[in-house]
Amino acid sequence: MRQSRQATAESRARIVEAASHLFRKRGLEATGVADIMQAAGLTHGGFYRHFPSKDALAAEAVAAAFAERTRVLAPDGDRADAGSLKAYVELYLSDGHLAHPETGCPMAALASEAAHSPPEMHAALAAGGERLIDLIARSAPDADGARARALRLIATMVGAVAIARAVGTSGLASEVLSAALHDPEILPLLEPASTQPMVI
Amino acid sequence: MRQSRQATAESRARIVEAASHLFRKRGLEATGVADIMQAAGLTHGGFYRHFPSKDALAAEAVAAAFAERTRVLAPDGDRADAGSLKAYVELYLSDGHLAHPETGCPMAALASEAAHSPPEMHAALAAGGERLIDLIARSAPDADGARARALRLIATMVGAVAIARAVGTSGLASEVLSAALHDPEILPLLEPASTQPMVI
DNA sequence: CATTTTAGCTGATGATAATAATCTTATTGA
DNA sequence: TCAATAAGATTATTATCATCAGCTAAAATG
Repeated sequence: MRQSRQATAESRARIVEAASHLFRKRGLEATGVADIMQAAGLTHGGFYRHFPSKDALAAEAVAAAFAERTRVLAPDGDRADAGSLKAYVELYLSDGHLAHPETGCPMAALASEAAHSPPEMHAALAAGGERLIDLIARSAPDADGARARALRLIATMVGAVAIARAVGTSGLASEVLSAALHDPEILPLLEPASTQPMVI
Repeated sequence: MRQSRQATAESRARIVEAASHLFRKRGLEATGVADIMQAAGLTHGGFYRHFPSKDALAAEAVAAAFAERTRVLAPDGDRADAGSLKAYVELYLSDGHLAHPETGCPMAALASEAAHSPPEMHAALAAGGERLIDLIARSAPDADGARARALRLIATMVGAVAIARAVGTSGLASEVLSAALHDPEILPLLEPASTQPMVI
């Protein structure tokens, strides 16, 4: 039966949120339209009233995931401050992040699988990544090379988390997170904000 | 019809090699048993004479991929020398590696998808990663922290390549490779071997 | 050489998937 | 109020896939 405009919008938002969690948790191919619809409290048949295809939803779900996470990194504006960046990095390189991909970084959860996705997915990841880089780079007091440092920070963190998840619960998983935390460009970010101005 | 012992071994090796290339090129789930058998010049039915399951083959294919690559990093022994490490890093962070995952690093190609694979795949990736870390760490003159530096090198390179492939052919792809090449722990590895002793 | 074994082929089997068609009924817009 | 619309359910449709079963003929074994 038909729903009101508001109820329809709420359904759509529920689908995007369910997809955003399930894709990160189980992967893009392993998650079916029916899984997502069930998680959203609907049946699979109604899906195509909201989205033209699974791929279109996937791109939107990734965009939503990035939006959710940049809200944490820069709660009120267009740059991260020292404290929020420190918290972001510590959370990123934590066991909690390893264990909960469904609310974690979409790049770490989907990067290698998304290499085989259609252009809309590449665009969503590029846009989300760009926004992240920009937020981090703008938080650095010295603009010189700040963007390259932000790119390295993200590459190292994404790689560390992806590797840690890929090797399962071996000692290697925590070791790679710990090694990343001791990176000479990351370590200074973790000092108390009052002691040291931000370097990245 | 039945084949000789040698022909059977050759078939098996062809299957592993085809799988090793196809999994890295198209992903684990996107590659079917029939695709692999066809690439090996066989039909899909004979697959289970060689392997108990697709997952078992996948683990073996990943192990073979690591073996092939460590042969390049340390052609004759159990450690990389300065020259081979430099070549390895430059090749790793190159457009050629981006464009040819089928012969590239299995960790970069498969990490995030392998997070949802069975334990045998985790074990194969852990063993291959461990061997890589060891080879790189042993090449450092100062053992102190060499292992952690090797872990960071791998995390940064894996992350950079995975991100670059995930965002497609945007400017971001080459930018993240270039940023990784300028990492303060990576840059020294790329100087001429005679000028500077190895630092990682 | 006779017998057993088995590699690989052809062709099920059963599961799961994405997408589409149809139907019902409530909401919209006039 | 009434006709047009569309959200969501149910039920196809069409593919694809991993795995298995049976067949054939060649190799292994004795």
